[in-house]
Amino acid sequence: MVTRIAPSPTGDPHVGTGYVALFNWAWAKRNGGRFILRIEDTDRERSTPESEQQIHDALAWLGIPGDESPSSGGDFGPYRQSERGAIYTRHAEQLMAGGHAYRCFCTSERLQELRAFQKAAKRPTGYDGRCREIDAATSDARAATEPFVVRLKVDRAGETRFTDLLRGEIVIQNENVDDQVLIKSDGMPTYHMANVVDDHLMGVTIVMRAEEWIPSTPKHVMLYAAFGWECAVFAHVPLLRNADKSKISKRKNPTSLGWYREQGFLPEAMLNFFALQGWSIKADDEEFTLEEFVAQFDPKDISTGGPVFDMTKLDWLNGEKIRKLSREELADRIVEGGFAGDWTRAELVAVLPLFQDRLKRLSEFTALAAYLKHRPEPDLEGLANKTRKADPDALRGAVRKAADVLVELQGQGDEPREAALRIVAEEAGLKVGNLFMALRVAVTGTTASPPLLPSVDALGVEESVVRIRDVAERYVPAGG
RNA sequence: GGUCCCAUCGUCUAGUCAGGUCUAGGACAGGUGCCUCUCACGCACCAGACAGGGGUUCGAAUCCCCUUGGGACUACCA
Repeated sequence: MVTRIAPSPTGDPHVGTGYVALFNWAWAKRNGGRFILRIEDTDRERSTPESEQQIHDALAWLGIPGDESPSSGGDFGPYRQSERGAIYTRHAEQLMAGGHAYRCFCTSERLQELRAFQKAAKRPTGYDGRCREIDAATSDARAATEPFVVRLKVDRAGETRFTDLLRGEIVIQNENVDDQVLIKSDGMPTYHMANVVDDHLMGVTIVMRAEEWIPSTPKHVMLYAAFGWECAVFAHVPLLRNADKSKISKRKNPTSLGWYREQGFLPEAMLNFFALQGWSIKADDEEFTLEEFVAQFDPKDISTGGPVFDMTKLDWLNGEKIRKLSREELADRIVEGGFAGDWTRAELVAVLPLFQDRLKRLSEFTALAAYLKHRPEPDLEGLANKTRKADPDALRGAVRKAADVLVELQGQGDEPREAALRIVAEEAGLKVGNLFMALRVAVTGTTASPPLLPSVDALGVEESVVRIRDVAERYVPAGG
């Protein structure tokens, strides 16, 4: 079993690439096969080395790198299409010799006009075959002086059929298949040509790619046939969608894998989420590991409807994955991901129990824990709203008393201290919640925070008491 | 316009291939409650879908047809 992912290095690594790569990687692993990363950089205008590097990095980050790739090598290289020019040229010549392809000398201006005319006449667009019948001698002679492309000579009669692993047989009438350009005028192959040649030469047995390729698959099938090669198996996976069901796009969704990494999504959450787009595990728990996925995955079980990329669910999964980590592991992820700010690993390990249940993204940590590093401006208005029913003077007094209690009972456990604080509240005629709320706002700055006493301990009693006494002075009841 | 693909809760999906066990199951999000010093976590409960219409059949979410809706492709980009 040989699978592959073949992205073109033209911009940020795309979530769709990660999605399709996962399925290919998993299927190869499950079958003890090879997973190839091939760089389709035949578009010289748009391809960049930076983008290629980012693709490598993204797959490595996800934990699904190519077994064979430009960087790791392999027996079927080069794995960068721009370095395989001679191979494509040779194969194009073979096609021409066999009458399956021909040189086309039409200018792009003529092609443009042709398309415009066809559109205006509400006719299907496509090459009109003008250069089809140029004889070999003339073609060779013109090729010496004129720019040309090489086109596939599609047999207009008949139909082409192929089996899609997820949908069954797909039939397309050949009259609807265009004489696709195989070799561009710069000598580079188009996707269709390079793809088929490379997949065959690299021994790819299953082509698992996005659904958008279904319409051009007949061309690929024809190419396999023209070369006399056995056709790979095709499995077209659904396209990830925006909320409006259109193909996922930068404008309507973050599509860069790098963005998710920078947001503090864990690779295992991304993978788990990708797996859930079109595939489902035979279990009630939708949270699972890569290993569990590989053990059960089969491309024919992928559903055909286009899944809407729903970040809400990704957030939930990420929280689940974060909670599964040990404190030490979480600290490592935060540090390695660049989310630590001015926190050291040791400090992180110490305070993480306060935040682990509250994180959905690693990037949230520094903001959530900021009160431990810097004295926050207390949310006095929020506090006033939460303590509307409390007597202001009693509350102020109780807060001061609480500060004293915390000093006195310094070093003791949560239970005795909480008991003591409850007594303070009761003696002041206050609801326990009101006192704690005031202390919470004082210590953490906000009305929603990790538990009070552990926060006091993480902060230090001395600083906590300063903050508490400050709020006691500044407390103003709602409406006052 | 043409070709092709798709269609179950708001979202991801199970069930469809081998029609009955489906008064359609799970998850996320939402609502309510419990837990509780707040938030979060956790737990419990509630609400929520077979796009429509014809067939076939004793019986259809499942098979067939039509309609409708959505999507992709229609480049010397992939």
